[in-house]
Amino acid sequence: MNSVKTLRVPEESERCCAPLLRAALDEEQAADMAEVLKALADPVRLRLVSIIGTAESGEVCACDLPVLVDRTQPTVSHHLSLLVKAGVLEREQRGKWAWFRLRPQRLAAVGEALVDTG
Amino acid sequence: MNSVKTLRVPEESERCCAPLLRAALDEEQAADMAEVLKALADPVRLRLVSIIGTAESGEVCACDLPVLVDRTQPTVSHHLSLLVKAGVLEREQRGKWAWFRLRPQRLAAVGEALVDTG
DNA sequence: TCGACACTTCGATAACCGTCGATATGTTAG
DNA sequence: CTAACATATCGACGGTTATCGAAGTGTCGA
Repeated sequence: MNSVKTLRVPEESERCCAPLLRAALDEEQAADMAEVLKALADPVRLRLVSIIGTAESGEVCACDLPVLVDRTQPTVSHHLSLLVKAGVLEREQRGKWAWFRLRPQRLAAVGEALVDTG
Repeated sequence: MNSVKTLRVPEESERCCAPLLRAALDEEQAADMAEVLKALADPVRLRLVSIIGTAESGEVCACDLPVLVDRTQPTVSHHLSLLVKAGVLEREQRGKWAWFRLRPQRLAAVGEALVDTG
């Protein structure tokens, strides 16, 4: 029988964060998790995530954000790109505007890694 | 009737983190949450939390930690004091040794703030 | 009282980060 | 093509942080 092994490729959301309280994290696991937490550990970025994640339509135009978080456009752009790089947001270019939406898997993954007590 | 209003004092674990995805965080909520996340967003501190939080006995002597995370004793002491200050660990002095244990409410609070999607 | 030990605090250093103004890139309308 | 606009990138500045060795503090046993 030609059984083909179905390789389960872990999704990004699964790869990012081993549970904190099941076994002592090794250096690599700790570094991976710290990377995502660092992306979230800033008040402006938290507000951006919160604004985008609670938007009625599920997405927000970058053009609206500087006034909402009271920072200049380059600063907001910088924070958004960090959040995209960390997998927390995704970016879509539409015409001259950039739209951002939440990638909820990432938040869920890191949240559960913190809560999961075996 | 002399009705006395029972004031519900929020516990520390409740105060720390408003849910990210129920309504847009204001500046103060974002700052509070960022403070706890900053305390966790470092690989050495994550390993310390993980080591202490998974210890059989529920507590770990500071004396054992420098070798476990491969940092000098002053550096470990610094990280531990940040974690205590953030409410993630608690410290108890016993004789000349300092013992640390997890305060699980804090991790739970921040984890749930990330996961809670209303 | 003294010495050994556990830990904290201090001071210094190098790296990193948030922020901004200026500039570059890219898109659309005319 | 050009002007206008949205966004990204650059370069700089000031503040923060992780790290270490050295020195200080507190505790215990002899």
